[in-house]
Amino acid sequence: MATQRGRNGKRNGKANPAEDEAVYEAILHALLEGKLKAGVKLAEPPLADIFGVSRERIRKVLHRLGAERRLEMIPNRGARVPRPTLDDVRSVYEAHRVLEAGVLTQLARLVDDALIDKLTAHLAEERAAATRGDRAASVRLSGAFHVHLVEALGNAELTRFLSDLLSRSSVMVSVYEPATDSICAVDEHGAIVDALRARDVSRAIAVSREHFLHVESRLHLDDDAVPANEDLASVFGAIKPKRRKR
Amino acid sequence: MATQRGRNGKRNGKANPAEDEAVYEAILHALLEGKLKAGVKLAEPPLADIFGVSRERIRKVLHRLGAERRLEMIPNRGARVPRPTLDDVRSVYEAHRVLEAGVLTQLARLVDDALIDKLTAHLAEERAAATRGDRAASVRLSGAFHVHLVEALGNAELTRFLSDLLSRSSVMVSVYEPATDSICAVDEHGAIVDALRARDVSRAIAVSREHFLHVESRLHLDDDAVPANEDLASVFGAIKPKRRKR
DNA sequence: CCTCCAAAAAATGTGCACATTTGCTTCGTG
DNA sequence: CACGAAGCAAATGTGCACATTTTTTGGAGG
Repeated sequence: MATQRGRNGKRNGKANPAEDEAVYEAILHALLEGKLKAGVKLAEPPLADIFGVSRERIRKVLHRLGAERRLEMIPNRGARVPRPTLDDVRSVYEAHRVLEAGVLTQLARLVDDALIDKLTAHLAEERAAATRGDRAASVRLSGAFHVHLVEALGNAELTRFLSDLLSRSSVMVSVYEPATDSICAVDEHGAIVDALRARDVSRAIAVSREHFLHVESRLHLDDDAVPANEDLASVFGAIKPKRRKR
Repeated sequence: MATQRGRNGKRNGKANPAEDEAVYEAILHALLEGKLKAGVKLAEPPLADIFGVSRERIRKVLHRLGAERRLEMIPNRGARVPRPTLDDVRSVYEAHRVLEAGVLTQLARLVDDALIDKLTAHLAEERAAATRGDRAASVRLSGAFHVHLVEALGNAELTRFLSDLLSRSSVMVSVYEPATDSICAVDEHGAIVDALRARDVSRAIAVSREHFLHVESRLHLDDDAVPANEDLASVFGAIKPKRRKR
């Protein structure tokens, strides 16, 4: 009885990669949605309880997120949602801006009608979302525009880096972005496409640069929007109601 | 008695982050040096034996390297040194080329005498290494030149990305780069500095582009240079001769 | 001699029982 | 009442014992 195993209905050494992935996705999603506020502590025991999995499962996911720099891991002190400084945010936006300058430079050699058509169609989607006031869709499509640009190069390394920057900025936006007025102006995206259509690289770069500087200028610290750590269970509420305490 | 602990002299739950780091560094170093050939299987038990640490220690390091895409992890089948295709290599070089175009565009606004002086001094080092025929130093300094460029922007995200690309290409070089003739020609680096000195962005970008295309054109598959997996113990030979078998 | 299949051997994956460390509360003293 | 030290509760880190999966081995049959 010392080594009692096989608690309740669960089997032991059974490999279940899908379960890892589910927990990873759940936490990442909460992070990207901005449900997990900056500075919140993510302790292993409560998370294991909430998701109904073993603590090492949680531990592995947490360390993975730490390796991706999505969580701040401190030895012997666990995981916290990082609290980016304004400089950190500027750094991400600037990186995006610099990268896109390079992308556009290269794109000038590859641009064809098919690409222009694709981007034009995307602009229509963006405008539709803006017109109907769908903020969530606008944010998503706004990011997708830049992804389309880099994807046109067909370079996996660059696409990965940009996606990483984008997801990182989307988290930061929840702290630093003014919730009132919105995302990338569609017109500025349109101006980039116009310049590409005219095969005018330097204009495309200039427009892109102005576009980013415009977005960056709107950033500001939103102190009151940090109500600190709320209950973890409510954040992951509808995921897996295994057992609750109290 | 069922739970016997504290085997031989070793302490159990003792935290020892330095040991993790040492193993990580050792394997990463072997990878960067090209001592671990593409396709080699990295099994946990032999590595644990070689480094004299527990298997989970090795396991953690292996998974971390997998998350960084330095090793190829296959569920239930362990870790292998990735076998990059020629397209993979081209992708890394192209990403570097595109990124540097963006970096130079931005750098044009920031370039000052101090930077020019720094780069000029670096060029002198490169020339010295080339003159004295020190190939190892030449490779290292050649990479450092590009790091200096991106570091001048003072953007941590961009610096990290470039460093990542550089370390990745240095691994690939061991498979695809002609060992006979060498690295970035110093003159091409000099031409970039000249263009920067003249504040001529488009020339700097053009030179940089040519520079990379030149390097990329020299890539070719070196089939015979893949003698497959040799003994792991010899690769990590002088690290930690704990115990040997056979 | 080759192919296919079963059984054994080896390697990977996971829960668990601790050891260790951290954080917090409480109590005593100036 | 402030301050610090000791003790206690909770969280993190690690080795180990299996369960599961993959790979190798060894024959039997064509």
